[in-house]
Amino acid sequence: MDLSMLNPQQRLAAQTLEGPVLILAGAGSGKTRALTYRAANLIDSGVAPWHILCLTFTNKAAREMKERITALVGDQAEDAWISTFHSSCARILRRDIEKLGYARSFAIYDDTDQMSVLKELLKHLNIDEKYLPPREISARISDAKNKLQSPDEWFQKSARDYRSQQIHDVFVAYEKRLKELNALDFDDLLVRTLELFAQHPPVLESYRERFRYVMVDEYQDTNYAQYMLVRLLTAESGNLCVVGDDDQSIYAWRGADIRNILDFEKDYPNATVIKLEQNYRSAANILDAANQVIAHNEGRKDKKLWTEAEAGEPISVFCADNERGEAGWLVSRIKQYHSAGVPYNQIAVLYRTNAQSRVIEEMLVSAADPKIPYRIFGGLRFYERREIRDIVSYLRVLENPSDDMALTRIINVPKRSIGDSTVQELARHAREEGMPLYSALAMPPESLSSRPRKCVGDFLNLMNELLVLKETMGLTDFVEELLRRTGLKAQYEKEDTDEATARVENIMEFVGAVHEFEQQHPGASLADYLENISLVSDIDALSEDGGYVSLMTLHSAKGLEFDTVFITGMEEGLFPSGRSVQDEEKLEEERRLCYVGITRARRKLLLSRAHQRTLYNTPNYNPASRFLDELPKRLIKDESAVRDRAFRDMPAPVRPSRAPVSRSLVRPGDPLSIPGVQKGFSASPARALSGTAKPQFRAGDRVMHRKFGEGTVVGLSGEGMAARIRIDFIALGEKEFALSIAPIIKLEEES
DNA sequence: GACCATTTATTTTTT
DNA sequence: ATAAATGGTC
Repeated sequence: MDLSMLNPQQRLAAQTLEGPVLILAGAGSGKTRALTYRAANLIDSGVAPWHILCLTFTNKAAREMKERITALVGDQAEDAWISTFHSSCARILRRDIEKLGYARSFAIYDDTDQMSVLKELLKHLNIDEKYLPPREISARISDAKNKLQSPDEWFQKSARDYRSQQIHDVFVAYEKRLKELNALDFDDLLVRTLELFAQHPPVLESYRERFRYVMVDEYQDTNYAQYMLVRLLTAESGNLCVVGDDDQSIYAWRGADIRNILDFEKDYPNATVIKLEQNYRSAANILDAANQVIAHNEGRKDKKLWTEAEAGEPISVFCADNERGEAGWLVSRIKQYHSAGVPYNQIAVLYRTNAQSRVIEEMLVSAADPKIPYRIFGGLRFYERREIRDIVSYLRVLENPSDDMALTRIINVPKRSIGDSTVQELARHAREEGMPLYSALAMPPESLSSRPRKCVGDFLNLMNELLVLKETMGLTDFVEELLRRTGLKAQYEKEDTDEATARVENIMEFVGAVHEFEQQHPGASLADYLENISLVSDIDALSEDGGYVSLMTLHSAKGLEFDTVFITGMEEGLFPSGRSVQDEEKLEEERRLCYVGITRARRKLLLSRAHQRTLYNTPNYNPASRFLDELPKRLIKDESAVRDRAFRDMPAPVRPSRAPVSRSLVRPGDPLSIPGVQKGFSASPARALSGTAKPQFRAGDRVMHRKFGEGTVVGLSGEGMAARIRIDFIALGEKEFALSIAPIIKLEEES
């Protein structure tokens, strides 16, 4: 194996094949390279590929690793298992889950499904949703499962009060119900696999024999169940190689236990520890900034990232008036970088919460000359859309007839006169007879009157026809036939609204996705496809060659890198989130998240915030994020207007035109407002400012020009009569005017 | 049983 | 502000 492409530490990692190995890999230190070479080296040294198991958190990481190993050793890499924890477990369970009393066609429930199950149970248990929100219960259940606790064990460790007792009862009912539905939630994939191993030692033994070499990526994000899984599998061979970075642990809220990586050397006393500390990704300024920020955390593993790279550009910091101004600035800078030669796919916009993407998207959409192609990852996921969930529910019922949740969803979609009362009656009957709802369709209760009985019969016939077709047709053809026979598509086609058109488009996109899946996985079954859509997220579809700007949360950005990275919403209460500021541990996790964000950037990093941000329809005035203060000033270029400095130690100026209490930004009677200039907007004239010398335009402001139309202020220069303003017009691009004569008015939307 | 109007909850991050 | 859920009416 030619390891000359590796630095000494990476080479050591690739050459240490036996025993436990801990690779502490700082951001951008080439850990994927080290891992792939190690896998290739294993194969090269005579280890059969099918003895190798690589576990990752995202499909993208798995795919990338598979591709890179294939590039080194060729197609034999196909025989290694390189996949996510969840997919690997699903694969193991598809084989042997019958030993646990489930059918192999089990469904995988996402949290929407989970929530419906919980709501249903609460209703039956007569518990008020306001007293015990399903959200909270699901969080508790997930916590318990991540720690491999049974409902009883969970209760023993809880407050053991009445409320916990009720949660316990729901938990028990939930487990029972899921089994009836022949469904597993995400956490179950791990839990049941471990259960299978615990109850059926020969199964565990066979996997131990098979996976003689196990590697785990992003080890800092493993929870207790994942830790146990890995531990069980490697207990005999001892060949476990984990890679991680305690500074990038950002999933504690989801059960990840940072101790897994911190205590690795205690768990595996003879472990070889290798540190990758040279960063190959970022310019020195960026790395410097990242190091400074993360240095504020305590209890870290000792490590110091260094680089041979040049200092590079300063880190830009910008403070806008509000989130629209922030997005406007963002858009103008994206245009600027793009025209300077940075391809769109090398630009990422990161934010703390998905909700922040909306305004950014609006501004990107309104940008013209050139238009900016973009893609939003996460957020409203494609498969969450109603019309898509409907199709998927049909498919799920056809695959797993026990799936009452899916069946209830589609039994009357499109409308076929099977109303709520009929469904309730069927469900009650099914419950009494202890059978799935689907069986109740064929054996309806005596009490059901003739008309609904007929409708149910028709529906059952339809489903039975589809069941036959499913076995005989190709996947894509089958889905198209299903859409035809059920009338799912026709339902929207006959409706002439924008919404319906969008739904039809989504349905067609879905068919396209099925087709693509079928191409990539010839001979794939419906079950394979359903598993794919349950376990694959849209971030997995991020491609290197797509010509678009990527918008995503900081969490989704983990493991990715871009030339130019924007981190928006650098405000206290947002990032770090308001829920973390009380708690030192949570705060440190936010800081690690910030570290992750900063280290995504190769060449240029830009941070922005807004004085005023409207979140959930309430205006907020957040001070600058403490993480901004933690950056060394020498690395920073503040691009804000002088009075808008991004740091909180410089107080925000008093704004006569802004009334923090007022919901409308410009009140009636405000000296600056001219009522009725344009419907839906308040306007203030450019000049005619009474006495006060306060300039009223700031970069990011939206303005209307008498001749050129709407635009965004991108810059101001000069003072007094010599003041000039630079505006990026939606229709015409950038133009500059003397402020004193420009026929422009400021636009402010009224809420 | 279907449809419309009103009310209500949602707001961190996700495999 | 928005979308989903609920409730009342035809």
